[in-house]
Amino acid sequence: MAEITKSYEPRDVEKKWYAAWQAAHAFAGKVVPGKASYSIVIPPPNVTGVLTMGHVLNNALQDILIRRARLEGKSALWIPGTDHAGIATQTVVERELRKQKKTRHDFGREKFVEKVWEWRHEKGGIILEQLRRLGASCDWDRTHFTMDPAYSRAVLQVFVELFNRGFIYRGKRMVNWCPVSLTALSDEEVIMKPTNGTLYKVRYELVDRPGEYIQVSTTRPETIPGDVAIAVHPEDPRYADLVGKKVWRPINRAQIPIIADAAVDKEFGSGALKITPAHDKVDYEVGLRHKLPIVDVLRADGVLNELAGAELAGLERFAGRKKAAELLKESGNLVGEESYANNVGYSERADVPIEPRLTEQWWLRYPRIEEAKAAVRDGHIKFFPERWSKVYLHWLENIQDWCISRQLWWGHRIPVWYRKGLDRSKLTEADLRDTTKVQVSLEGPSDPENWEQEEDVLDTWASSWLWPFATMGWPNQNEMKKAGFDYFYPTTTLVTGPDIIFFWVARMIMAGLEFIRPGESLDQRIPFKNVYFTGIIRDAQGRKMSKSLGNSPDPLTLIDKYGADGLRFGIISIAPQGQDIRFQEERIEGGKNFCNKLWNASRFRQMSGEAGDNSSVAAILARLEPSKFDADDHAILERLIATTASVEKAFAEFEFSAAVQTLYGFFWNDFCDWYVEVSKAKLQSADTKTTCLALQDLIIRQTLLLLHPFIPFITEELWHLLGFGPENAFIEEARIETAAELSEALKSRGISIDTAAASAVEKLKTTASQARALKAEFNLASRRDVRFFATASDADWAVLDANASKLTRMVGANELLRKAKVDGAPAVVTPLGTLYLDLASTVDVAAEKQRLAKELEKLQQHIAGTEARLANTAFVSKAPPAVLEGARKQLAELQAKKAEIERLLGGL
RNA sequence: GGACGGUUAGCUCAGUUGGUUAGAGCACGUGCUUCACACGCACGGGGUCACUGGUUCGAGUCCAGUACCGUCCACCA
Repeated sequence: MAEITKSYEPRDVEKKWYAAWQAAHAFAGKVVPGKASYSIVIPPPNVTGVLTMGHVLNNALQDILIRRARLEGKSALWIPGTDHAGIATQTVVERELRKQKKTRHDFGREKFVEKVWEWRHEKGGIILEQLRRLGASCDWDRTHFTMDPAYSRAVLQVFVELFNRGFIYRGKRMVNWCPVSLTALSDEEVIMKPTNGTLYKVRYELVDRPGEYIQVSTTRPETIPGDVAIAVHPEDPRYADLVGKKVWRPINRAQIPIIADAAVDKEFGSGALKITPAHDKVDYEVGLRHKLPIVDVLRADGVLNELAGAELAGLERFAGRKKAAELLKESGNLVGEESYANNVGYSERADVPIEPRLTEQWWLRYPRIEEAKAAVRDGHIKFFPERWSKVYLHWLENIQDWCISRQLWWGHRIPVWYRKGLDRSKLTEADLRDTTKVQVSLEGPSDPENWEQEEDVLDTWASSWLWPFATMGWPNQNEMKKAGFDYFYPTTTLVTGPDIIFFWVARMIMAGLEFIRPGESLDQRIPFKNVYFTGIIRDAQGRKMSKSLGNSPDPLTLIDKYGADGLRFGIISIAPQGQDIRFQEERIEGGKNFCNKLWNASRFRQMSGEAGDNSSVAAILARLEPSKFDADDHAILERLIATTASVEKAFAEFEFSAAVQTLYGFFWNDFCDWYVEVSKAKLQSADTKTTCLALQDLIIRQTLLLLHPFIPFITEELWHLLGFGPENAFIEEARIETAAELSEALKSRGISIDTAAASAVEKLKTTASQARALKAEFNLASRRDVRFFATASDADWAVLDANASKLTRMVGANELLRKAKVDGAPAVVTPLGTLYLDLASTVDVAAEKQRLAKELEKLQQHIAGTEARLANTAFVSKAPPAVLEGARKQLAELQAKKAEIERLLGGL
């Protein structure tokens, strides 16, 4: 077996094992009848994406779940893939073209889409490569892309089905228009941002009462040429006599009516509102109610058109705003202006204010809304943390139809064909169903020359909402069989961010319920059983990580620096369930240090003696002699079982950082700092050596299995270096013992854990600490030839004596002697009697007195508190007996200690 | 305007159903090349648990309210 090096160097180890795993197709998700399945679909990253810290957290968590499932003996499947990300990808490629001074229109639709495909073949795999660096154990043979031919067919089939089922319609409506991306957006893609603007107070002159005005406030004076009315509240006495009259529109002068509509807030500003149906959602509705004309003064790209009038036409919308304000000022119609903060909707992708715009779009009325609510409300799908279910339900309560068409070229082109020559703007609902006018189908019309296909593509989310089943061959029966659909669907757990509850999670649930296993129960149709929502990773100042702030560390740099395992361990350790995470590189460093500790403890084991048969728990147990056990052996086994149990509990509750912290404490403190240290004495004796080494093997084996999901590379390496499995098998082919199984295995070997041992070891630890502190007090910390005396009861001395060699070694002493009485030596009162430091020179009595007096004072405070509690009759009569007894016992111990210190003081 | 999170050591966070003297990591101080590890070991300093009331024998933990920070939802021009 290879020798373990002095420090852990992740780079080569990670490379080696990932290559081996891939070569063996070790992550293939296989249908194994009789075995439980565990499946996850990756939230497909944008094909344009590069790995961020968010991805690291998210995918590390999925990998942890999947690897743990394998160790638990389940057949695990993790499906990877990428999302074609319509707007994002198209934008990236257009930006490239712009460098060559070209636009997509220079190429035309077909050629441009080809260009995007070229780009995707070249660059689209980067993020998946990076996930491999992280150690993600995806079934790469099942990598999917939302624009793969089969996936695309699924997307289009769903469109056709939903159209046939009456959920999809086409209509002219107000949409959120992005003047940069030149497409409609769904409500979810609009980000409301507080924005500082100006509120302009503008007066409109009454046509039949020259010199009299009605005043309105607006933040958008450039839309005034689009005004078609002024509205007031029907019950507003100030304007009652004006309704029905006309005013002059102050820019692009024309007469417009004053109308009454309840949508107006009497309290806001002057209580009068300008109505611009083409450029505001509320105004549009008011316009519909009053049959007002629609005057659209903006081009698609946000530039004012000729309807805005000669002065404004050709100006970009913000320049137009300024110009409009100037025009109003010149004409004397600008009554005032004040700075004003309000919420403005921004395009998520392009980060510019969106324009409400009236356009023809395709809409989806969501199916299965009530079932989707029930699935979560009634616990068929469990959210972790649970509180997100409220957000989910609230959205579904107020759900609006989904605008699914996008005016892009990159995406799934909507499978609708219009008869050539048809006026699409006049299509009725009946026309859409008339196959002589419109065809909605997968194949398209049989006489394509007479038809034109819809130019729009589908919203990206209208493809990713099928991800949990379209990646498993749906709707093709043969492909589904091959993929093991019956076995792996519904998936077990979805790991994602709460920011896409609406975009993705809710929609997947509705899609699954609508399309999968019709007629079956909810549990059969839902796409996943658990949803784990991660926190958001922030920088040390608590800001979101973003490209523009440049505060996002590069995960690959971190992997180079600390190893993938170190990065994983570090990030998980600071990511408690559902809380946002403040990133600190020190924690990643801590992860690396832990790996090094694990490495060196294993190295120490290897250097300590011959390797025994490590091939199974039974083989290791066969090597140890329970009769040689001392308290430390019992205690560490008790800790091992407790740790195994608490990791089990943590997984059941999705408390990953708790699991990591438990393992850290167990391995570093209980095992390395104590057990390995006491082992050093045990290893000196042939009598205890074999058992001690076997026990170390047992503990390291179990620890590697417990840690493997978190830090897969180093555990795989050590698993082989220490011979826990055959050369040609991976650690994941082993099964992890549960706490119960481990206890059972020990029992069958005749080992029943002495639960009292743990408290004896705790006393020894405290005693050792106090002895070392006493040495430090007298500047002897580095001396190893110190002598200690002890005055102790027979029982305490028995413990000290039995552990004397360990204790002296740990404390750095050459002798521990029992004495009936010791005078004039510095002392500490330990749980195992009083220890005295034998000083060759005389003791500084004054200093020693002061030290003891200080301790006595602390003790007295504590005693006073406990006495007061016990003197309280209410406490004594009402507290449960266990608490009461605990307090009394504590008081007795404190008083004994106090008496001992007083005795020591008296002797000085 | 509504909903949800957070406030515990210098920093980042744990703290299970209320019960001994509130923990960890990092940082800090001191001492250590002790035959696994200086990516380490030992010892130590450091907290009015945001604030105000309440319930209780007992509150970091439960209840009410306040303040501040953050997130999401909502068409107020």
